[in-house]
Amino acid sequence: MDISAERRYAEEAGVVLAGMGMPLAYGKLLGWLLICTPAAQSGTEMAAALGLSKGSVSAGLRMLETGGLIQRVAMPGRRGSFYEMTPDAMMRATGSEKFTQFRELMDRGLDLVGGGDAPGAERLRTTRDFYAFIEAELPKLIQRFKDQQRGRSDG
Amino acid sequence: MDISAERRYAEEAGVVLAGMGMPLAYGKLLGWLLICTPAAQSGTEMAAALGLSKGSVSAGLRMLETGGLIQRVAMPGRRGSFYEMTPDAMMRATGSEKFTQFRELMDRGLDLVGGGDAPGAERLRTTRDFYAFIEAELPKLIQRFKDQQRGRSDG
DNA sequence: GCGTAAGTTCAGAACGTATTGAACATTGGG
DNA sequence: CCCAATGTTCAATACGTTCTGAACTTACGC
Repeated sequence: MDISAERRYAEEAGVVLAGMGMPLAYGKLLGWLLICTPAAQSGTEMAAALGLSKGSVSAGLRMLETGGLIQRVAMPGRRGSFYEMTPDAMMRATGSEKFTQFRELMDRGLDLVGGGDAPGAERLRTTRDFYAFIEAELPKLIQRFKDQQRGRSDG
Repeated sequence: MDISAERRYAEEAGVVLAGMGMPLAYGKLLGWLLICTPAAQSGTEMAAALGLSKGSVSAGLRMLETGGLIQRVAMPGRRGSFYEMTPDAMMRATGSEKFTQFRELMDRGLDLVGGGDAPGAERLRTTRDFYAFIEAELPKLIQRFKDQQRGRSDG
């Protein structure tokens, strides 16, 4: 085949990730690191595998590393830096900060209209309460998942 | 003052919403509908209040209505259409579809590498399990919030 | 420590998308 | 019914962002 199934998967992942606000090229990198063998690859390898410029790859890897989605990994005796997905990469992409941001926006709105008892403040109050609820519960949910995972691998 | 606090709030909300992928103008509309008095407004009123073109307002209101974030409301004896926020507007913006989309992407990846037991499939399996977990639990969480809300307003 | 492979930076090209504004359609009170 | 107010459509434009490619810097195996 001309284009490997792995490459096609990475491209597809790129589209999905791009739909969530990530630049297409960076999404491709992440998609590639989800399924590539070996799991750790250098920038040059990824540029070749995905047909991306060195510039894109450099910027993308830095961004993904900063965001904690990928990590450098030692490859003694080989030139350059190698990267692999962090185990909890995609768990960071829950967007929980968004909920906080929303809740804060609602709080500011309530300030503006004069508190939750002001006329017409139900809109803001309900919404604020909802986001505050999610903001508090989502971390617990994630913790529950982690606990149950640990339970499995322990057995 | 030159620009009302309400208008400034709407602009601010626009920026926040724009950060989540919504066009700025549409975010402003939604922000305005969060704090305006009266709660229901016509497109013309909003265009004037926010300094937006009729074109933007028309497109924005249609999009927000389609997405279920705002709804038309009857205003007998007055020209044009009036809109207000839906009570559960912002609860729809949890982005739960994203989790499904992710989970599906992981499933396709697992297909590709030959199932969860294939070498190097831990990346995909853990991630898939996580998103499947959230996908299942988030609706329950939202339901819990609704129940507890109903409990309050009943009392 | 040399030479080359690897990675970084950055200016500009290419691209897409939001927004406007003007022409057009619709609607409902008088 | 009429016409002014309201809303819609769409072409043009302005805008920001991504991506590339070439020049440059860094680093490491030999």
